[in-house]
Amino acid sequence: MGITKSDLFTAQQNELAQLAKAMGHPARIAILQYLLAAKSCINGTLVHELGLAQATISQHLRELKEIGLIQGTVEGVSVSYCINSEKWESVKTLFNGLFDQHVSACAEEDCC
Amino acid sequence: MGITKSDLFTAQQNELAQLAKAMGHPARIAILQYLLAAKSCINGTLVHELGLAQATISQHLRELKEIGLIQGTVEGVSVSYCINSEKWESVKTLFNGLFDQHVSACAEEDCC
DNA sequence: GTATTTAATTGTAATATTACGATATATAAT
DNA sequence: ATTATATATCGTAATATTACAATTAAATAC
Repeated sequence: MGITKSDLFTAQQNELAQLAKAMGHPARIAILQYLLAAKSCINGTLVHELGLAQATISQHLRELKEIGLIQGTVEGVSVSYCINSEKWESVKTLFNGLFDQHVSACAEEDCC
Repeated sequence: MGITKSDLFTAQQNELAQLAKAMGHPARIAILQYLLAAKSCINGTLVHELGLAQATISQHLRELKEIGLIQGTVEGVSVSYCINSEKWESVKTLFNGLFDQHVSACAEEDCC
Protein backbone atom coordinates (compact mmCIF):
# COMPACT_ATOMS: atom_id res chain seq x y z
CA MET A 1 0.00 0.00 0.00
CA GLY A 2 2.83 2.45 0.69
CA ILE A 3 0.71 4.21 3.29
CA THR A 4 1.79 4.22 6.93
CA LYS A 5 -0.80 3.48 9.59
CA SER A 6 0.18 6.36 11.86
CA ASP A 7 -2.97 6.08 13.95
CA LEU A 8 -1.67 2.87 15.49
CA PHE A 9 1.24 4.61 17.13
CA THR A 10 1.94 7.29 19.71
CA ALA A 11 2.66 10.88 18.76
CA GLN A 12 6.22 10.44 19.95
CA GLN A 13 6.75 7.33 17.86
CA ASN A 14 5.39 9.06 14.80
CA GLU A 15 7.52 12.13 15.37
CA LEU A 16 10.69 10.12 15.84
CA ALA A 17 9.91 8.11 12.74
CA GLN A 18 9.21 11.20 10.66
CA LEU A 19 12.44 12.83 11.76
CA ALA A 20 14.39 9.67 11.04
CA LYS A 21 12.71 9.43 7.66
CA ALA A 22 13.69 13.02 6.88
CA MET A 23 17.28 12.09 7.64
CA GLY A 24 16.93 8.86 5.68
CA HIS A 25 18.58 10.05 2.48
CA PRO A 26 22.28 10.66 1.96
CA ALA A 27 21.66 13.92 0.13
CA ARG A 28 19.75 15.26 3.10
CA ILE A 29 22.47 14.07 5.48
CA ALA A 30 25.00 15.82 3.25
CA ILE A 31 22.93 19.02 3.28
CA LEU A 32 22.66 18.93 7.06
CA GLN A 33 26.39 18.32 7.45
CA TYR A 34 27.13 21.15 5.07
CA LEU A 35 24.90 23.53 6.99
CA LEU A 36 26.29 22.35 10.31
CA ALA A 37 29.79 23.13 9.09
CA ALA A 38 29.06 26.32 7.19
CA LYS A 39 26.41 27.78 9.50
CA SER A 40 24.64 29.10 6.42
CA CYS A 41 24.77 28.60 2.69
CA ILE A 42 22.87 28.92 -0.54
CA ASN A 43 21.17 26.32 -2.62
CA GLY A 44 23.30 27.03 -5.67
CA THR A 45 26.43 26.09 -3.78
CA LEU A 46 24.88 22.82 -2.75
CA VAL A 47 24.07 22.00 -6.36
CA HIS A 48 27.74 22.08 -7.22
CA GLU A 49 28.75 20.23 -4.07
CA LEU A 50 26.29 17.37 -4.34
CA GLY A 51 26.06 16.62 -8.03
CA LEU A 52 22.28 16.38 -8.08
CA ALA A 53 20.00 18.47 -10.25
CA GLN A 54 18.80 21.80 -8.93
CA ALA A 55 15.19 20.65 -8.77
CA THR A 56 16.16 17.59 -6.77
CA ILE A 57 18.07 19.57 -4.19
CA SER A 58 15.26 22.07 -3.88
CA GLN A 59 12.99 19.13 -3.17
CA HIS A 60 15.29 17.79 -0.45
CA LEU A 61 15.62 21.26 1.06
CA ARG A 62 11.86 21.59 1.21
CA GLU A 63 11.57 18.28 3.04
CA LEU A 64 14.10 19.33 5.64
CA LYS A 65 12.38 22.69 5.97
CA GLU A 66 8.93 21.16 6.32
CA ILE A 67 10.01 19.02 9.24
CA GLY A 68 11.70 22.03 10.79
CA LEU A 69 15.32 20.88 10.74
CA ILE A 70 16.43 23.81 8.61
CA GLN A 71 15.14 27.26 7.80
CA GLY A 72 15.73 29.54 4.87
CA THR A 73 15.56 33.26 4.39
CA VAL A 74 15.52 35.06 1.08
CA GLU A 75 18.63 37.13 0.58
CA GLY A 76 18.42 39.04 -2.63
CA VAL A 77 18.25 36.62 -5.50
CA SER A 78 19.37 33.66 -3.47
CA VAL A 79 18.14 31.92 -0.35
CA SER A 80 20.23 31.45 2.76
CA TYR A 81 19.61 28.19 4.55
CA CYS A 82 20.71 27.24 8.03
CA ILE A 83 20.09 24.71 10.77
CA ASN A 84 17.17 25.44 13.07
CA SER A 85 19.12 25.33 16.31
CA GLU A 86 16.14 24.98 18.60
CA LYS A 87 14.74 22.08 16.62
CA TRP A 88 18.13 20.51 16.23
CA GLU A 89 18.60 20.37 19.99
CA SER A 90 15.15 18.91 20.54
CA VAL A 91 15.75 16.27 17.89
CA LYS A 92 19.03 15.37 19.51
CA THR A 93 17.23 15.01 22.84
CA LEU A 94 14.49 12.93 21.29
CA PHE A 95 16.91 10.53 19.63
CA ASN A 96 19.08 10.21 22.71
CA GLY A 97 15.96 9.43 24.69
CA LEU A 98 15.61 6.41 22.45
CA PHE A 99 19.29 5.52 22.37
CA ASP A 100 19.59 5.69 26.14
CA GLN A 101 16.69 3.34 26.72
CA HIS A 102 19.25 0.66 26.15
CA VAL A 103 20.38 -0.61 29.52
CA SER A 104 22.99 -3.03 28.24
CA ALA A 105 21.21 -6.00 29.69
CA CYS A 106 22.17 -9.39 28.34
CA ALA A 107 24.36 -9.89 31.35
CA GLU A 108 22.40 -12.98 32.12
CA GLU A 109 23.03 -16.29 30.45
CA ASP A 110 19.68 -16.55 28.71
CA CYS A 111 20.35 -13.75 26.28
CA CYS A 112 19.63 -14.05 22.56
CA MET B 1 12.85 7.65 -10.13
CA GLY B 2 12.74 6.33 -6.58
CA ILE B 3 16.36 5.28 -6.76
CA THR B 4 18.95 6.92 -4.57
CA LYS B 5 22.26 8.00 -6.08
CA SER B 6 24.41 6.54 -3.32
CA ASP B 7 27.59 6.85 -5.35
CA LEU B 8 27.51 10.62 -4.94
CA PHE B 9 27.95 10.40 -1.19
CA THR B 10 30.46 9.19 1.36
CA ALA B 11 30.18 5.80 3.02
CA GLN B 12 29.41 7.52 6.30
CA GLN B 13 26.64 9.60 4.79
CA ASN B 14 25.10 6.53 3.20
CA GLU B 15 25.33 4.55 6.40
CA LEU B 16 23.76 7.29 8.50
CA ALA B 17 21.00 7.69 5.93
CA GLN B 18 20.31 3.96 5.79
CA LEU B 19 20.11 3.71 9.56
CA ALA B 20 17.82 6.72 9.73
CA LYS B 21 15.69 5.22 7.01
CA ALA B 22 15.43 1.96 8.94
CA MET B 23 14.16 3.96 11.92
CA GLY B 24 11.89 5.98 9.66
CA HIS B 25 8.70 4.07 10.37
CA PRO B 26 6.65 4.23 13.58
CA ALA B 27 6.18 0.47 13.65
CA ARG B 28 9.93 -0.03 13.61
CA ILE B 29 10.38 2.62 16.32
CA ALA B 30 7.74 0.81 18.36
CA ILE B 31 9.50 -2.51 17.85
CA LEU B 32 12.81 -1.03 18.94
CA GLN B 33 11.26 0.57 22.01
CA TYR B 34 9.58 -2.69 22.88
CA LEU B 35 12.85 -4.59 22.61
CA LEU B 36 14.73 -1.93 24.51
CA ALA B 37 12.24 -2.24 27.35
CA ALA B 38 11.73 -6.00 27.29
CA LYS B 39 15.27 -7.07 26.44
CA SER B 40 13.80 -9.86 24.35
CA CYS B 41 10.44 -10.79 22.91
CA ILE B 42 8.65 -12.81 20.29
CA ASN B 43 7.08 -11.73 17.08
CA GLY B 44 3.62 -12.97 18.07
CA THR B 45 3.56 -10.67 21.03
CA LEU B 46 4.39 -7.73 18.82
CA VAL B 47 1.52 -8.58 16.53
CA HIS B 48 -0.93 -8.10 19.37
CA GLU B 49 0.82 -4.99 20.61
CA LEU B 50 1.04 -3.18 17.31
CA GLY B 51 -2.16 -3.97 15.49
CA LEU B 52 -0.48 -4.73 12.18
CA ALA B 53 -0.77 -7.98 10.28
CA GLN B 54 1.71 -10.74 11.04
CA ALA B 55 3.28 -10.56 7.60
CA THR B 56 3.78 -6.83 7.93
CA ILE B 57 5.56 -7.10 11.25
CA SER B 58 7.74 -9.90 9.97
CA GLN B 59 8.71 -7.57 7.15
CA HIS B 60 9.61 -4.75 9.55
CA LEU B 61 11.59 -7.14 11.72
CA ARG B 62 13.56 -8.29 8.72
CA GLU B 63 14.44 -4.72 7.83
CA LEU B 64 15.72 -4.03 11.32
CA LYS B 65 17.62 -7.31 11.27
CA GLU B 66 19.16 -6.66 7.86
CA ILE B 67 20.61 -3.35 8.99
CA GLY B 68 21.86 -5.01 12.15
CA LEU B 69 19.87 -3.13 14.77
CA ILE B 70 18.27 -6.29 16.09
CA GLN B 71 19.00 -9.99 16.04
CA GLY B 72 16.78 -12.99 16.41
CA THR B 73 17.33 -16.53 17.50
CA VAL B 74 14.97 -19.40 16.99
CA GLU B 75 13.59 -20.66 20.26
CA GLY B 76 11.38 -23.63 19.76
CA VAL B 77 8.41 -22.61 17.68
CA SER B 78 8.95 -18.91 18.13
CA VAL B 79 11.79 -16.50 17.51
CA SER B 80 13.33 -14.40 20.20
CA TYR B 81 14.38 -10.97 19.04
CA CYS B 82 16.58 -8.51 20.85
CA ILE B 83 18.59 -5.37 20.32
CA ASN B 84 22.09 -5.82 18.93
CA SER B 85 23.91 -4.00 21.72
CA GLU B 86 27.14 -3.50 19.86
CA LYS B 87 25.42 -2.05 16.82
CA TRP B 88 23.12 0.03 18.96
CA GLU B 89 26.06 1.72 20.64
CA SER B 90 27.79 2.39 17.35
CA VAL B 91 24.61 3.84 15.89
CA LYS B 92 24.24 6.09 18.90
CA THR B 93 27.81 7.26 18.44
CA LEU B 94 27.27 7.84 14.75
CA PHE B 95 24.15 9.93 15.28
CA ASN B 96 25.69 11.91 18.09
CA GLY B 97 28.62 12.63 15.84
CA LEU B 98 26.15 14.36 13.57
CA PHE B 99 24.14 16.01 16.33
CA ASP B 100 27.25 17.39 17.98
CA GLN B 101 28.54 18.99 14.82
CA HIS B 102 26.20 21.80 15.73
CA VAL B 103 28.24 24.50 17.38
CA SER B 104 25.38 26.77 18.24
CA ALA B 105 26.70 29.52 16.05
CA CYS B 106 24.30 32.24 15.08
CA ALA B 107 25.71 34.34 17.85
CA GLU B 108 26.56 36.94 15.24
CA GLU B 109 24.02 39.40 13.95
CA ASP B 110 24.03 38.17 10.36
CA CYS B 111 22.29 34.89 11.14
CA CYS B 112 19.40 33.59 9.06
C1' DG C 1 11.34 48.26 -19.69
C1' DT C 2 14.58 43.67 -20.87
C1' DA C 3 17.97 40.50 -19.44
C1' DT C 4 20.09 37.74 -15.91
C1' DT C 5 20.34 34.97 -11.91
C1' DT C 6 18.54 31.96 -8.31
C1' DA C 7 15.33 29.04 -6.55
C1' DA C 8 10.63 27.00 -6.38
C1' DT C 9 7.13 24.46 -8.77
C1' DT C 10 5.06 21.31 -12.11
C1' DG C 11 4.85 17.13 -14.58
C1' DT C 12 6.39 12.68 -15.07
C1' DA C 13 8.98 8.20 -15.27
C1' DA C 14 11.34 4.72 -12.60
C1' DT C 15 11.65 2.60 -8.46
C1' DA C 16 10.69 1.74 -3.42
C1' DT C 17 7.70 1.15 0.49
C1' DT C 18 3.79 -0.38 3.05
C1' DA C 19 0.37 -3.54 3.95
C1' DC C 20 -2.05 -7.84 3.82
C1' DG C 21 -3.95 -12.40 2.26
C1' DA C 22 -2.32 -16.71 1.06
C1' DT C 23 0.99 -19.98 1.37
C1' DA C 24 5.14 -22.29 2.89
C1' DT C 25 8.25 -23.78 6.52
C1' DA C 26 9.63 -25.49 10.77
C1' DT C 27 9.27 -26.92 15.49
C1' DA C 28 6.57 -29.00 19.19
C1' DA C 29 2.69 -31.66 20.99
C1' DT C 30 -0.56 -35.40 20.62
C1' DA D 1 1.87 -39.39 11.28
C1' DT D 2 -1.27 -35.59 12.39
C1' DT D 3 -2.19 -31.37 14.40
C1' DA D 4 -1.20 -27.01 16.25
C1' DT D 5 1.60 -22.91 16.63
C1' DA D 6 4.82 -19.39 15.18
C1' DT D 7 7.30 -17.09 11.45
C1' DA D 8 8.88 -16.34 7.04
C1' DT D 9 8.05 -15.74 2.22
C1' DC D 10 5.38 -14.76 -2.03
C1' DG D 11 2.38 -12.14 -4.71
C1' DT D 12 0.19 -8.01 -5.28
C1' DA D 13 -2.32 -3.49 -4.86
C1' DA D 14 -1.99 1.20 -3.27
C1' DT D 15 0.87 4.76 -2.33
C1' DA D 16 5.38 7.24 -1.66
C1' DT D 17 9.96 8.55 -3.05
C1' DT D 18 13.62 9.99 -6.06
C1' DA D 19 15.25 12.32 -9.87
C1' DC D 20 15.21 15.49 -13.64
C1' DA D 21 13.65 18.48 -17.62
C1' DA D 22 10.85 22.25 -18.31
C1' DT D 23 8.67 26.02 -16.58
C1' DT D 24 7.52 29.67 -13.42
C1' DA D 25 8.47 33.23 -10.02
C1' DA D 26 11.01 36.78 -7.98
C1' DA D 27 14.76 39.76 -7.28
C1' DT D 28 18.67 42.34 -9.28
C1' DA D 29 21.33 44.48 -13.17
C1' DC D 30 21.47 46.78 -17.34
